[in-house]
Amino acid sequence: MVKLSDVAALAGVSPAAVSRVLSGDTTLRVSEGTRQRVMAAAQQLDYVPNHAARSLRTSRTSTIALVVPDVTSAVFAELARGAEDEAGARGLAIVLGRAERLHDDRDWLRRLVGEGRIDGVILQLPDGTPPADLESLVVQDTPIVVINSVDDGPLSTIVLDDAAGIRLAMDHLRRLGHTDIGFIGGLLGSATGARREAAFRAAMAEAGLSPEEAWMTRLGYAGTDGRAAAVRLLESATLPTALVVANLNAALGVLAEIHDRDLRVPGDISIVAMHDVWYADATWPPITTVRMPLSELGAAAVVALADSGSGVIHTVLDSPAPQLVVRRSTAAPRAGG
Amino acid sequence: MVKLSDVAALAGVSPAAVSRVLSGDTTLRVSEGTRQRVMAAAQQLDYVPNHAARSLRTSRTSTIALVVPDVTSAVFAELARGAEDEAGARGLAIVLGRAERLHDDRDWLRRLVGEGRIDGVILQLPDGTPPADLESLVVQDTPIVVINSVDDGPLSTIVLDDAAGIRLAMDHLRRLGHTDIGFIGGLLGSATGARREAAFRAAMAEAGLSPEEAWMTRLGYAGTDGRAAAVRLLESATLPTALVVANLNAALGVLAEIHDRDLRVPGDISIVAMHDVWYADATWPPITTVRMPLSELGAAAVVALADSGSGVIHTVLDSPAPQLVVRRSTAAPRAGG
DNA sequence: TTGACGTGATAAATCGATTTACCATAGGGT
DNA sequence: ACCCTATGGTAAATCGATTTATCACGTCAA
Repeated sequence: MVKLSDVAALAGVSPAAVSRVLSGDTTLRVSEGTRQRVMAAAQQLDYVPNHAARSLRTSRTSTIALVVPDVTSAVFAELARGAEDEAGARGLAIVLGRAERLHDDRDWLRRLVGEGRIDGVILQLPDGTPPADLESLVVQDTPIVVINSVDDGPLSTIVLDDAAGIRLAMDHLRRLGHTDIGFIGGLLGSATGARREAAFRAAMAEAGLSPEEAWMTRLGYAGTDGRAAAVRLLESATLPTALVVANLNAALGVLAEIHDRDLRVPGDISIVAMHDVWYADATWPPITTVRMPLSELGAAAVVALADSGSGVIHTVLDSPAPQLVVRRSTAAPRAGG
Repeated sequence: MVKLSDVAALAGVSPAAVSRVLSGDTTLRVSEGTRQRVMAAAQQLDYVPNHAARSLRTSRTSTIALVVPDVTSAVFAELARGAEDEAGARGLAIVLGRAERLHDDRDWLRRLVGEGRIDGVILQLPDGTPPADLESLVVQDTPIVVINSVDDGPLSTIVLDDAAGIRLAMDHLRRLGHTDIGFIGGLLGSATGARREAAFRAAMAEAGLSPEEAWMTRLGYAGTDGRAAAVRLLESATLPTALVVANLNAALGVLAEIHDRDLRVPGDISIVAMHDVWYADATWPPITTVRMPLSELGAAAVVALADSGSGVIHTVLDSPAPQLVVRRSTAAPRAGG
C-alpha cells in the first residue's frame, strides 16, 4: 500500500504538506506549483489514506451502525436502501446489526462503540420494545437516532407521518362509500401502532363514525400477525366492508385468511395497507397501499447523524408526503352491505 | 475512553504485559498472580481495546463487506441473516454495500479495500453479470468470495446445490402425476439460471419426457419478471399442468398473472418455487417451495473468508440439503389434463 | 542596518495497541 | 566462585496520518 510519505517523497515535500493539501486545510499557505505537484503525485501513485491511521489520529471513523429488528422485512430493506445511498454519498460506511443482539449480547453495542468503531447509531427497535429499554442504550457521547418508533425521549428520533398516512387510507375508503371499517394494527404498546390507531380513530370520529371494537386488533406487523388478526376479526357476528391494515406484511396474511374463507377482495372486503413494496403488486388482488417515505427516512437518519452536534432532535418526516397507490383490493362496498 | 496504559497502571505492570495477557500470547511467561491482576484491572475499568489502534498495528480490521444486488429481496435477507450471525459469533463486523455501486462508482470497492477498512468481501452479483466483470474485481490481496453465482474462475465461490433443489421440485410434481411441466427460469446467461435449467432438463430426460420449449422462459427472478414470463407462457396453444419457478419472487408474479386470467392454482396449474421465505405462506394459495440453505450460505461465506489463506476455493453447499415444503399450490393434474 | 512581517513550508508529537528483542534476578550444578 | 538456564517480565520501535508550533528566507519600510 502506498502511503503518505511515498507521495511526499515523489512530490518532493514533507508528509505534513501532503496531508494538508489533500485534506484541503485552509490555514495552509502553499504555492500553486507545490499544490499541483502534490496532487499529481497522489494521483499517480493511486494514493488512498489508511483508514485506521486516520481514525486513530482524528478519532472519527466515518462509519455508522444500522440496527434493525428484522432484515427479512421489505420495509426494512427500503430503509436500508435510503440509508446506504445517503451514506455512500457522504463517504460513510454502514455496518449492519440485528436488534436481537441488543438482547442476546447486551454488550454488543457498547463494545462496538467502545472500540471506537462507529460514529453513531441508527436504531430501529422491534415493535413493542418498552421505552425503558431505550434509555439503557444511551452510550456515552455516541449519537443515536431512533427511527420509526418513539417520538420523544432522551435520544434523537425521526418518525414517519403515520397520521397522514392513515388519513390518506381513510379518505380513500370513505370516498368509496365505506362506513364499516376495521383496523388491523401494530402491537399494543408499540409507538407506531399507537400513532396509527389514534389516527384511525380520529379519522372515524371526523367522519361521524364510531369504530367497532370487534373490528380492531393489535397483534403486530408480521404476515402471521396479520393472519391471526384476520382469524379473530372474521369471527365477528357482522363483518366490516373495509380494512385498514397498518403494515403491508400483515396485509398479506389478512389476504390469505380471507381467501381461505372464500370471501372476495374487494367484493366482500376492501383492503388498504400501509407501506408500498414490490410484492403489494404481486399478490392477488394487488393491494392498495399508502406509500410512506421509507428510503427517505433512512437517508434522513444518516443526515441527522452526520450533522449531529446540534443535540437531541425529534423530527416527523412529512416530506415527501405519503402517497396513495390505488390497486385492486379496494372498491365500493357491496350493495346493501 | 480507558486505554491499555490505564489498565497497566492499575495492575502495576507494563502496557506490553497487559496486551500480551489479554490477547492470550502463549510465548509470554507470566505468573498467575500477575495474570489475575491484569484481568481484574481490565474488568474493573471496563477496558475495550481501541479498534483503530489495533487495526493500524496489525493491519487486520475484523470487518468484511457484504455486497448484494438487491436488499429488497427476502432471498438476500436470509443470506444476510446467516452472514450476520456467523460474523457476530466471530467478532466480525459486516459493512453493507449494494452491488449497483460497483457500476455507479467503480472505485468504491477499491477505495474500501485501499483504505484498509475491510479484510474481505462477500459478493453476490446481480444475475446476468458477465463473468468478465468479475475478473476486474480482483483486488490486490483482499480475499473475495463470490456466492450464489458462478462456480469457478479466479475468485473463490460458494454456490447452492441448485440441481438438488430442482430435482426435489421435479420429484414432487412427478409423484403427483404431472408430465406437462413448464420452467420459469433466471436470466439467460445467469449462472444460477443455467444450472437450474440444466437440472430441469436433466430431470425431464430422466423421466423420459421432453421439455416443451414454449413453456420455458428465462426472464429473471424478480416478481415482475415472473409475471412477464407467465404472460408469455400462458399465450401457448396448450398449457402445462405444472410450473417449476426458479425463484419465489418470480412465483408471486406468476401467481398474480394466473389469477388475473381466472385460472386456478393448483386446479389448473400447480406451482412449485425455489426458496422458502415467509411470504410463501402468505400468498393465495400458499406456495409449495424448496427451502434452500440461504442463511447457511451466508454463514459459509463468512467462514470461508475468516479461514481464508487456503487460497481459492470452489464449494457447492449441499448441507443442509434442500427441503421440500409442501403447501397448497401443488396437486395432482386435472383429470384429462 | 535593523526590525517587522509575510510567505511557504517542515519537524516532531500524537493517537493506542502490538511485538520483537532484550534484560534483570534467582536458583542449580560443578 | 563461576557459568548456565529458566523465570518473569519490560523498553522501545512500529503502524500511517494529522496537526501544532516553529523556522528559514525574502522583502519592504524606517
